[in-house]
Amino acid sequence: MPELPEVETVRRSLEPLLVGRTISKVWRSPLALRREKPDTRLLAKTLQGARVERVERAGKYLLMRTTQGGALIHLGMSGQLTVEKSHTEIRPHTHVRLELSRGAELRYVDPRRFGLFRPYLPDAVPNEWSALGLDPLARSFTAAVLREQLLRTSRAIKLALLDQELIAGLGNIYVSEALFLASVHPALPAKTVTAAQAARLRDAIQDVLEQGIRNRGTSLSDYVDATGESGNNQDFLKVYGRDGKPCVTCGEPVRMVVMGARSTFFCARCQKRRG
DNA sequence: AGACAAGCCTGTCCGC
DNA sequence: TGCGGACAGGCTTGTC
Repeated sequence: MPELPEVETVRRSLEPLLVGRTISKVWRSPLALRREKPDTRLLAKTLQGARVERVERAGKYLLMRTTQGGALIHLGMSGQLTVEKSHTEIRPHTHVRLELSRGAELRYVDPRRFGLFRPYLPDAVPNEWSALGLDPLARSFTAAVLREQLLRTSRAIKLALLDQELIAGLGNIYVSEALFLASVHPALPAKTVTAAQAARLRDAIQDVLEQGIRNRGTSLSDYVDATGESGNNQDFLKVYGRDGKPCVTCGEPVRMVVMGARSTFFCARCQKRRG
């Protein structure tokens, strides 16, 4: 379940393996990702013979910039982007292979195909990239700006925080963690958030994301970085997946409710609708 | 066997 | 009636 910390960990581990390298060969499976048919010609045009210049991240998206354009990449929920030796076994559900020099290749594997690997031409910035909301790690992500965004919607705050057009990068795991850390009830209507709650939430969001990055991501099922390594952050989660177990603060059993068809974990004693 | 997990898109419905 | 926002449903496969 790659969220911002996992995607950032992939970016950091990918960058030294890719930047400056030239892509000699491009292969794409015939299977569609996120309802998009593969465009092998465009992929070859933007990647084959190109040199990788940068790997950027915004929210949960990666942008691999090359001398001929590049690719917009999203890991969906089961996507893996790894650099491996060319002679190693090709795993099932491999959708993209980019041959690099020195017998290595970049592979994109995604069993559930919720992800995205879309080539783009130079100067054609993908729509998804520009539609993203606030960057929660930026200096400009202040309590006031966060509150301003939240006041615009009547949805429960948990659902609002998952909206990538409001804040880019939070997913189901880190949202539960941030709300717990900020002592805010997930069902609180976003438009009623107080200045004090917004201030706690701002800090909590940054704390959980930065901790996630320090621990190299949360590996609950299949998440790995570009070298195939799992993360450690699953050992530090305070509420997510701890249904029925005692709250680390007060001992009350952690509760699970379904919001927006997704499980939400919280402590009914520590997380209040008021204040 | 069937429910479930997840992110994001799309189609539909609701209220102003 | 029109509009935007909210929300349910669909996609997908491995795992329990």
